[in-house]
Amino acid sequence: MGADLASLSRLLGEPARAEMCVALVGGQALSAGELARAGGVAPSTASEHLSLLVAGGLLSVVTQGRHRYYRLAGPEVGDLVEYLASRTAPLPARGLSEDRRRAQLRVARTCYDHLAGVVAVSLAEALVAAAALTDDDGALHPTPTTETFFAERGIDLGATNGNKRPLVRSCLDWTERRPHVAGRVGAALLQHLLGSGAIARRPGTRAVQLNRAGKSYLSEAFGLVIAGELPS
Amino acid sequence: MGADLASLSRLLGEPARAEMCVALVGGQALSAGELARAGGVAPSTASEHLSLLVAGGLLSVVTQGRHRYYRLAGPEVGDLVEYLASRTAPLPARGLSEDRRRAQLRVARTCYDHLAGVVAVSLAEALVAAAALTDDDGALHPTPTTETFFAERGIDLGATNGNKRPLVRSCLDWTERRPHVAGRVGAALLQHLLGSGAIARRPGTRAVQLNRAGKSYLSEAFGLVIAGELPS
DNA sequence: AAGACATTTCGGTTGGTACCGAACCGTCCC
DNA sequence: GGGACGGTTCGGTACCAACCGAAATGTCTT
Repeated sequence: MGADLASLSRLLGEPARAEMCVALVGGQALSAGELARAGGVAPSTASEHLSLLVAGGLLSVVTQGRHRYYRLAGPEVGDLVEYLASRTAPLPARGLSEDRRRAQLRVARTCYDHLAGVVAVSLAEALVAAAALTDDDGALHPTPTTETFFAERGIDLGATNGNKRPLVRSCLDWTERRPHVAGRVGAALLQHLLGSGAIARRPGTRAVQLNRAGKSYLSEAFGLVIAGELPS
Repeated sequence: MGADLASLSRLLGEPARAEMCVALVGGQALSAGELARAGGVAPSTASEHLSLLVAGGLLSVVTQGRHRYYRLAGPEVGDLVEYLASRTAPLPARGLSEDRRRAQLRVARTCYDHLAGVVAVSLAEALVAAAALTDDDGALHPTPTTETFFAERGIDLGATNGNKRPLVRSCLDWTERRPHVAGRVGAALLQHLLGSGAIARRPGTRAVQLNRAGKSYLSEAFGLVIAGELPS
């Protein structure tokens, strides 16, 4: 990655570059043009920023036809950006549609490869209540029964990735200021919820949509009741 | 803290400022002049950097006579700097005394309020072996017996701080690439080892000195045997 | 009261870099 | 093949911020 602390931070110390990375933290790849818009900058300028980010090891590129798709170079980069973002006050919203977009993000969104937002935080609490996790003053940890708990519900924790990642990682939710679940469990949960149709990605954003079937699934599988209406 | 992700990173994206923060990560306060030398920059320039860091919420100042002592604004800042540093290759050493300084740091040093280095990593492993912690693929977690384990050895985990901090936090050691213990347990351990004279701060650095009494204490209390001679 | 010392403030120079538009290179589509 | 489109490269401008030395401020010592 970056040669030293300063060069790494310098990369994220430029508003346009930071915005681009934040836009990518959802996990999908975005084209250079989309990222230029995300950074609020001309395509030519964006191109320079992007090559810096690639050279710095934060992003990777794949060329596809006349498009070039950029994505975060790995899960650690997503962690890094989320971590930095978590120590930061969200910017004030301007405008109505912007406001609704924010509301959707606040409720449920992807955070690289796992779920974040109100739903994710509540889910983490439900898992603690069900003794599938423990909460130690804001840090989530696995229990001896964690793996069987998910196996009973047809969720394979090994399937997601190599075994080098921790089973449970606690990720501070920057909207809720409470933890949600990352690590292998977090990734497996997101995969499973997407696969079973409980939630669906909203195209073009990190926000995800929790439908009625998803609500009842969460309730019966994890004892999680989501109160109130959800923004569509 | 910083208004947004970019301004926060920008603060650490300047080599002189980054060096100053790294110098402070040991936890002690340093004077403006010392920090100027640490950053390799004229006092006047350092002063500007320091006021930026204070304005950004990373550092705090206390005036004492004709000196002004700067320190990290809080434990989270130390975490932040360590976290960034952990994703970074250490710079190559130049010169002999520099080399010895590095060796000392590699063996045992403070990392804000807990212990890091070879000794800390080995200690973490010993604690896992003693079932006082568990290691989940590189992430350390507490066990049901954690608190009694330390209580039996006269180490009070509540004494260190408010209860908002997690009991155990896993901190990736940037020299060893393996985890050591942070969080309340990490802080209590460092306090206890310093208080009992098992280790002593080396003045002017983050490195700490493990003496003979300390070795035997670690051996009998935690079953940790440190092999070989230690750099003095 | 005067001198030494630590630090900050001020003025001025400089280099880096973020930025854009225009030109250039590919790919896709008619 | 020719046009439209996405992306990068190039040239040039402008601004910011890092830097230093000198002067100013304040504290401690004698």
